[in-house]
Amino acid sequence: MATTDIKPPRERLIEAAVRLFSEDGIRATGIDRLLTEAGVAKMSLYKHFQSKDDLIVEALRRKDEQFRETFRAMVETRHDPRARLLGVFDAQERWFGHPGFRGCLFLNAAAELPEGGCPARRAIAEHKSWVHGQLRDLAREAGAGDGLADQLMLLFEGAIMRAYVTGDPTVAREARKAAGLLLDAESS
Amino acid sequence: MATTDIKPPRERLIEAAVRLFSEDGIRATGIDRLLTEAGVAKMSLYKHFQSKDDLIVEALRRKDEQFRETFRAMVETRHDPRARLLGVFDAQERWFGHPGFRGCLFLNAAAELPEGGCPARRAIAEHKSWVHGQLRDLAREAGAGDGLADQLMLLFEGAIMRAYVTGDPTVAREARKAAGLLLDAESS
DNA sequence: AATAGACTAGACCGGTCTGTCTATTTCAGC
DNA sequence: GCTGAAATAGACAGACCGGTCTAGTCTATT
Repeated sequence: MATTDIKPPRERLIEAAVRLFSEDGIRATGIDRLLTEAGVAKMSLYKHFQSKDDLIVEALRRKDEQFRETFRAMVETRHDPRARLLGVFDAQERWFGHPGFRGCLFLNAAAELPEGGCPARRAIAEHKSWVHGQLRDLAREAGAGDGLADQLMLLFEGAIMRAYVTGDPTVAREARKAAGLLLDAESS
Repeated sequence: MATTDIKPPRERLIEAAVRLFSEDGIRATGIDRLLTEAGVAKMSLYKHFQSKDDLIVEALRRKDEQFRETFRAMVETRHDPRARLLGVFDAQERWFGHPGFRGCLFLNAAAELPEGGCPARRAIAEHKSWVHGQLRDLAREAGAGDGLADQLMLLFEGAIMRAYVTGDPTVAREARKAAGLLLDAESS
């Protein structure tokens, strides 16, 4: 808001893409809708991005950055290893409770994008791989092996899909409980 | 193959829908492709179904029936309560290992269909509710409470998404291990 | 043989999709 | 103020979407 309170077109496009892809889905969001919401001309889109697929990849990357920030913020507010680990599921419950919650953008993208080694799939894999790596670090801090991280990842993804399909945010609490039990079983 | 080796158009449509929706996704499968694969005229489709959405619902129901059959078959081949419970994840590993595995049709459908109380969403919810009910029964047989069923459901759904995104069928083995630990924790 | 109904083949409709094109406007730096 | 790059508005193309309609074939029953 210093000199310009309006962001450049490329930025507006990415932000609109993240929002609309999350709210309505990727395939369901047409180019025209995207342009209207971003307040950008069509030619500007195709100047900054090769294609819609290119914008999809960029939107996934942006969402990934945002996710990593909030994840790190959650970890930093806790210091006990166990609390850090279980805090993941506390954060999930808050996430699931948000009014606009429609599941995980990356898992949804995996479901609606075509098969094959397209860049979008790589972005999805990279995001999930990062999450998995974080859980591995948290598990090690808590004195557990990498097997626990795999199991936590299952609970993490499972909670997302359960919350989305049932609309019940409290599934995260059951995931948290299970995570605690699995941690106890590992470290005993 | 008794009198007629060719099935009626409605049946061919449903079978083609189940196959194509599973292989390529629902939105990605156009009407024309569906008709070609089923070997059915367009008018026949709209005689037997009100719309594509109607066919989607019917395809989900059919897939649900098939799933229930294979699930029941898995349960019946095992008699020890613990083996029955863990057998779910053995079945998953076989499922994930199939060449054409592309995740769960119902979870994928939830991701790519629009929000709102459309019949397709009800079919998805009913399917997942049935699975959850089965896990509850198996958990009770094994002497555990309903909380375990919730946790097993998380592992079940999580394994599907992990197997789909990573392409690694062995995630089911980790899910099985976690299920065993959670069962032990409950019944102790 | 006549008839009724199920099915097929394919043209056709309006709408929407991604992506291209031209022409105009805005605006910062000299 | 002038210039040139960047962004705008919006028409347009070509493909595909779901869905409708007409015309004709095939089969089974009467």
